[in-house]
Amino acid sequence: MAGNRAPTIYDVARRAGVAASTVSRAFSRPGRVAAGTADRIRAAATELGYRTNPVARATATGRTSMIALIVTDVTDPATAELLRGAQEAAGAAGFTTVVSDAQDDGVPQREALERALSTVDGAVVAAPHAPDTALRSLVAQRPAVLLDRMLDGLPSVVPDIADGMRRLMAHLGELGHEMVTYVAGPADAWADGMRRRGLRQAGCEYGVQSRRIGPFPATIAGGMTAAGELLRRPTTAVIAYDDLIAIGLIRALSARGILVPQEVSVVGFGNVAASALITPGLTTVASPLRAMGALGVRNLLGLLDGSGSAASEALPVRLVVRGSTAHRRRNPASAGRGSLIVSGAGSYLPVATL
Amino acid sequence: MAGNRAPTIYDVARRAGVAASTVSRAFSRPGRVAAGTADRIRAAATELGYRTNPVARATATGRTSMIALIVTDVTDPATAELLRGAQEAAGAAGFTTVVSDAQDDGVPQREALERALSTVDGAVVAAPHAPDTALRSLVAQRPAVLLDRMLDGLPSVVPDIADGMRRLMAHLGELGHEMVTYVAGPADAWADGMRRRGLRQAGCEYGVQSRRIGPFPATIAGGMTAAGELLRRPTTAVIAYDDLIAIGLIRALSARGILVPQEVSVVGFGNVAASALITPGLTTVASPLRAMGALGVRNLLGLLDGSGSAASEALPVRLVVRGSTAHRRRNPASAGRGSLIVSGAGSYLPVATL
DNA sequence: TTGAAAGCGCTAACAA
DNA sequence: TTGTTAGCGCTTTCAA
Repeated sequence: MAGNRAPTIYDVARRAGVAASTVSRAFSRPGRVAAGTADRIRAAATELGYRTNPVARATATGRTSMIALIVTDVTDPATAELLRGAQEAAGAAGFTTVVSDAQDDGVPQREALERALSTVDGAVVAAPHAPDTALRSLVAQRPAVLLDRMLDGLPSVVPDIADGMRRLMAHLGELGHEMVTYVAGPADAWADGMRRRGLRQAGCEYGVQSRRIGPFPATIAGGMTAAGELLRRPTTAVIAYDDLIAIGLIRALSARGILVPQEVSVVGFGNVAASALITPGLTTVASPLRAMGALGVRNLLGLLDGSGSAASEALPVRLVVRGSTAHRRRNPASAGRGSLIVSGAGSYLPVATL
Repeated sequence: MAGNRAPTIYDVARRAGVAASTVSRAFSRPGRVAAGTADRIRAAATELGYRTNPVARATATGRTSMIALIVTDVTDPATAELLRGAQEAAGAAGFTTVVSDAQDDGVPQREALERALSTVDGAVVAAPHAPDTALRSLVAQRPAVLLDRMLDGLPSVVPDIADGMRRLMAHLGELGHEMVTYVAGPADAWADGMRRRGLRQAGCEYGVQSRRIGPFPATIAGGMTAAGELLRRPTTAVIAYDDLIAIGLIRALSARGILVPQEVSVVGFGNVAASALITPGLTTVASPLRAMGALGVRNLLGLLDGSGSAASEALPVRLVVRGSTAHRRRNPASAGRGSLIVSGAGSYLPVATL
C-alpha cells in the first residue's frame, strides 16, 4: 500500500499516461485539453478518488476562491438572510465563504478578522454601525462590497430606502395621519441618515408632517426605551428605524395600556421573521435581504475578475401591511386614560374609508 | 519600488540579516530562536508590514487552521447562536471558520460542502435532520463533532434533554396537569427520540400521563397543522417538539378562540428569541446554545491536536417559565369562548413577561 | 541556535 | 494539444 495520503495530480498523471500539467489543465481549464485525453484523465481521477486540492491551487495562483462575509452580528435575523443569499451566490460560483463575526469591531475579534481577510480574495461586509475608518482599512486590504450601507465610492448594495419611506408615508397618509414621529436608530448608521432624508422628502410629497426622537439603539430594548419618550410627546403614528425598535415600542406601549394600532400606528423597517409573530403583526418595509446578499457577492466576484463595475445598487423594497397600522381615530375611545392622540393642530381629519 | 506584492519571509530575512528559515521559526515556533534574533526579526517584520501567509503555511503543513461549521439552516435562530459560540471559540484558538449552509443536504449544495470540507482541518456539524449516511460520509473525510445530536460513537455536544423533560413535567405537574400531549417533531430527528424517551421517564417520575401526536415538521406551519389534530383530541397541556411548533400551535389555537394558557398550557424546547416575543410568552426549555457551539469547537480542536477524547457531552438546560403555562382549569369556560378573542390584533391577552 | 535545501500540490509560461 | 520546468511562500529535516 502506497501510504494513505490523498492522491495528487501526479498519481493521476501516471495512471492516465500523461504529464501532471495536463491533469492540472484538465481540471482547471477544461477545453484546453483534447476530449479523449480529458476522458482518460477523468477516469483515472475517479478510480483513484482524486480531488483537487484548493490550498495548493491557491498557493500557485494567489487566489483562494474564498470570500469573507464580514458581519457584526450573526444572530441578527436580517444578517442571517443576507448570509444565506450570499452563500448561495458564492456557492453557485464555486466560491467558499468564510464568515467572520466582527461583533461591532470589538478588539479581540480584530485578529480573527485579519486572519480571515488574509485568506480570502475579497469580502462582502454587512456592518451597519462599524466606523468608517474600520471599513476603509478593510477595503485597503481586499476588494470589498458593502451591504446595507454606502460609503463614498465604495461598491455597495442597499435597499431603496427613499422609496420605502415613500410607501410608508403614502400608507400612513391614506390612513389619515397628518404627522408622524420618527424613532431614530444609531446616529452613526448610514441607514438612519437615509431614513431621515427619505422622511423629509416623502413628507413633502404626501403632505405629512414629521418630527424625530432618538437616537436609540437598534434593539428591542432600545424600542422600549423610546416608548417612554414617546409617551411624553403624543403622536398618532410612528415610524421606527427598524423592526426591532418597532417591536420594542409595541411591547412597551401595550404594557402601558396603549392600544396599537387603535391609538397609535407603528411601522418598522426590515420585515424580520419576528415582525409577523408579534401581536399585532408589524407593518413594515421589507428589504430583499436574500437578493442583496446574493447581488453583493456577484458584484464582488465581478470586481475580482475585472468584469464588473464598482457601482452601488439600490434594490426595490416592498411594503408589508399587517395589523400595527390603522386609521387615525377621530374620537379616541380611550379619552379617560393617558391617550397618545394629539388633539391639536386644529384641523379635523377627513375620515377615509378603510 | 520593488513591486507591490506583500512582503515574504525572504524580505524579512534579508532585512534582519538572517535566513528565511529563521524567520519562519520566529513566527511558527517562538522559543526555538534566540531572543535577540527574534527581536530583530519582529522589528524587521513590522517595518515591512509583513504578515504570515496562511495559505502558504497550509500547503507546507497540510493544516489550514480552518474549521467548517456545517449547518442546515443559517436562518434558524438557534443555529445562529450555535454559530456565534463556535466562532468565538474558534477565533480564540486562532482558527478561522468556514460556514457551509448545507440546506438539508440538497443536491446543489453538496458540491459547495465538498469544497469547504477539503480546505478545513475538521468540522462542527449542526444538522438535526440530516440522514445518518450523510453524516457518516462527512465524518469519513474529516474529524468532526456533532451538535445537538448524537450518532454512534461520534463525538457530540448535546443539551440534557432528559433533564429538560423532567423540569417540564415537574412544572406541569405542579400546575395540576395530569396528562400531557406531546406534539412530535420529525420522526428521523435524534432529538425527537430523546424527547419521547424523556417523556416516558419523567411521566413515571411525576405521575403524569402522556400521549403523542405527529410527527410534524419543526416549523411554525407544522405547529399550526398540529393544532388541527389537537382540537380533535382535547388536552390541558401540550409539550411541543420545539419552540417553532409551539409558536405555531399557540397562534392557531388563539385564532380558533382557544385560550392559552387558560384552556391549554403549551411549552416548547429551545428558547429562541421569538418565544419571548409572542403573546403569551412561551414557557420553554433553554439549551445553552452558545456554550454548545463553543464546546463543540473546543472538542474538535482537542481531537485535531490529539489532546482530546472523542466523547459526547450533555450540557445542562434550564426551564424558562413565561405566560403560556397556567394551572389546569377545573371548569373550562368554554361557554362564552371565541367572543373573547380578537384574533391577531387585540391586546386582551396579557403581555408576556420578558 | 542557525542556515541550506528539499519539498507541499498545484499552476503557468514556454517549447515542442 | 501536450510536456518541461519553474516557481507560489512557507515549513522542516539535516548539518553545521
